[in-house]
Amino acid sequence: MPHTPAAVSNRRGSYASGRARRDEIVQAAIVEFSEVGYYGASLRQIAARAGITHPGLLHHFPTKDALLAAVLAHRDAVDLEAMAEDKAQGRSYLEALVRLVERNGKRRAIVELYAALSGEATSPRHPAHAFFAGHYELSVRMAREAFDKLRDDGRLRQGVDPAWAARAVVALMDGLQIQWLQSLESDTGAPVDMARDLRAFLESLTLD
Amino acid sequence: MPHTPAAVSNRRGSYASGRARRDEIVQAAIVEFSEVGYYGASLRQIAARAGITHPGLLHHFPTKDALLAAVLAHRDAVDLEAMAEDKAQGRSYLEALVRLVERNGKRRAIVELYAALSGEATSPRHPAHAFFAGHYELSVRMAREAFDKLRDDGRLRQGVDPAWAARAVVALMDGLQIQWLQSLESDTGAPVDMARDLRAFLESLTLD
DNA sequence: GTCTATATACCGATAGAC
DNA sequence: GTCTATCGGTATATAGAC
Repeated sequence: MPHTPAAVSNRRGSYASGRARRDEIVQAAIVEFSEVGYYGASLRQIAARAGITHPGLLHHFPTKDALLAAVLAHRDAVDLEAMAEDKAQGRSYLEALVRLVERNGKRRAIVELYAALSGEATSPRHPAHAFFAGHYELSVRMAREAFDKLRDDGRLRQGVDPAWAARAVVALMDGLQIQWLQSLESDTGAPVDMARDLRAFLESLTLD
Repeated sequence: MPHTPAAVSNRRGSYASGRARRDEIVQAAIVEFSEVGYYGASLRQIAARAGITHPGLLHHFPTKDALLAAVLAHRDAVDLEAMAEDKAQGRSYLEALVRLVERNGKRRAIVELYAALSGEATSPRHPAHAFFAGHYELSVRMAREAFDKLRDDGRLRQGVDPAWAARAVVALMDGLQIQWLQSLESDTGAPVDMARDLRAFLESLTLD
């Protein structure tokens, strides 16, 4: 049996397998991008977090752009899988949204990643611009369909426009993330409870 | 009468006065920071936008940090002046907020500046972190006082918590800015109307 | 798969002439 | 007040040894 890459040793004790090493790098990149954004991050710092040198990193991801794309794809996969699980268990899209926000309340780096990148990426020249354009388009459309269904079921409060509610719920989630992150740094009172505030908004729109 | 700096000529035709030149640099910095954030911006690029070299810029603002501070102070001054004007004319804080959002709908660079910097600045090491911490603290407190007054006047819908409404209105403004900026790049339908969506939220909370 | 060494470019900031 | 020239540092990316 020929030796595999995973069996080769180096000063870290042993090589991680290709897949595991890529995951380590992606995790390190999430932390770094979340703290200083895409432009502020350096491949050397990310590589150091992952325990390798920056040419070592570039063996797995040929450019900084490619690494960012891998980070975003990874996050999409994780969240979409969880949402699909919720859907399989019969939960509505809006219920799944609240659960997503609850989970995010325990994963600061992920929230910081989205806050830092979504702000940077409003500029069309940012390498994540297309990703976030698609992300918002999808999020608002899914929320819109959920509110349409609520209205058809007669459970939407009178006078509430589903299209408005969809934009508002997505906007509220984004804005609450920023306030939550700020509240973690501040020493004034309890941190913002994103899921509770989101739930309060949804309840203010529905009849039950 | 001794000559003033404003009277000296250079290849641009004439020197701007100290004050005017500082304003030109601040305007250039707003554009650059808004497009690539603080970390992504370079003093050379900002200086080029303002029509000078980067050591010329550093004569007016000794460090990149100092330039950022000047940009934020300038924005604060402009917005607070407009809010004070509204207050002097008898408008409520929430009405002034809607008018602020209406004005922002015609000043894309300003909105992009806040979106890019507020995302970056959630990290405590960012040079604008303290500014945004204070900004959010103040915004939420002012909104809270406005909703408290509405409740005392019996004009707040039953069951609406003023503290929640304050966090939500600030969050909604932030989130709508990101969606508005994204909608300007997209070719699908009309752009998001931030002021209209904000007004709809406020109306959903009040009785009149 | 990871390393050292290096190429090339840009960064923020300073020195000193005009 | 603005310039040219430059310093020391870091960036992304590549070459080539192991």
